[in-house]
Amino acid sequence: MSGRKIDPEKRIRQVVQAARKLFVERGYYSVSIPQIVKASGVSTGAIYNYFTNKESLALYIHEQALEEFKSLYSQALLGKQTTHDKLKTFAELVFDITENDSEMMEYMLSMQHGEFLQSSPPLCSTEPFRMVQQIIIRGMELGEVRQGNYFLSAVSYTGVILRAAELRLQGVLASPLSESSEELITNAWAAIS
Amino acid sequence: MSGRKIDPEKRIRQVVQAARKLFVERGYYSVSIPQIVKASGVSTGAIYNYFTNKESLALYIHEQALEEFKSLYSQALLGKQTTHDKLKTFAELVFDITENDSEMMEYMLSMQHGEFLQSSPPLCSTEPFRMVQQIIIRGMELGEVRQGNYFLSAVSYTGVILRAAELRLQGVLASPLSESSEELITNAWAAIS
DNA sequence: GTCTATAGCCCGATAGAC
DNA sequence: GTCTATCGGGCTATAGAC
Repeated sequence: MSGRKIDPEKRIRQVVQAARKLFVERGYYSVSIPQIVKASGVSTGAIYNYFTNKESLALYIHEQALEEFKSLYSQALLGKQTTHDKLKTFAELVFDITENDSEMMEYMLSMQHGEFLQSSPPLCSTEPFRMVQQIIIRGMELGEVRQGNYFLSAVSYTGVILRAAELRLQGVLASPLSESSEELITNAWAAIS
Repeated sequence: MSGRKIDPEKRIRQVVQAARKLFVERGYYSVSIPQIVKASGVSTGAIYNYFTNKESLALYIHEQALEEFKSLYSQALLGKQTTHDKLKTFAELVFDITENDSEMMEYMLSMQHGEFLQSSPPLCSTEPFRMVQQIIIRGMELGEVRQGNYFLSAVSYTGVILRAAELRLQGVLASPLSESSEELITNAWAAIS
């Protein structure tokens, strides 16, 4: 339909990809617009045409990453019945993203501890965490999860999984998470069952 | 001994305290030297006399925090015999610092995921983690900890504890960790025993 | 040793041609 | 819509008086 000279959506994706990579690597404040211009191949003027300023670009990236995770998790949950399997699905998704889209996982983890974007809605990052909470509440009702404070159980399960992902991204864990997946999931489940 | 006009050590402490607080609150890159000057009451010239540049100041804070944690943990470990008690001591120290010196704990957690200080020795933050690893290795030998990959067991135990501290600092966990301490320690221990 | 003042640089954001 | 050139501002680090 539109003239095929240049595709705005494609260029927005270029900017977002380049910016997210740079933000993850060096941190929000140490990344300059000129660097994003160079890395994305999109000019300053165009960037400021798409986004009102640097912060709004970061906010866009933030929301997009969150939405993508939610969508992937919802998809992966289809057909899973037991509490154990639903939580295992969470763990495996986290491990899969960590190995195959590490940039995205690093971004998810950076978002969690609020280093940048102080003006963004506080703790967006907890939305996946909320999903896990709901699963655990239901699991307690069903007697599949040990009785207790559901919040603390969610903290415990996700703590095991997310810390493994974190250490893997930092290079402390040398081998792929797929090799450790089974044992980590066993540990996380043992913490709450 | 020295003339008591001004005490350099005291002023260094002022700078370090003010800078650490600002770094934690706003992030390394968004804190300027003039802001540290204002917050600490120490002039630019004096700061650059004590530290060669902004990065070396951050490095000093980094090392000092690590040393303090190690020292506190070693102290608290005295007299603890079982693996369970040694790990519980770790957890309680983390919870105690989180509640009573939250700035310090926030700093410890920021250090962990390498947001700033890219030129610092990679993952200094893992030294407390190494101590936990050693305890777990010994615990497996003694049969107090379930057999398995000691590294993954350390990840699992500390994951539960540190994620709880993180969420508490973010305000997601509303009540003091002392109230949840027992249940969290139970969960963390269940993950590996 | 410590201060103030400022040099020199690079940033985010914009103006104006196309 | 998109570009390049540039402005005003704030930064790190230093120079030079005391």
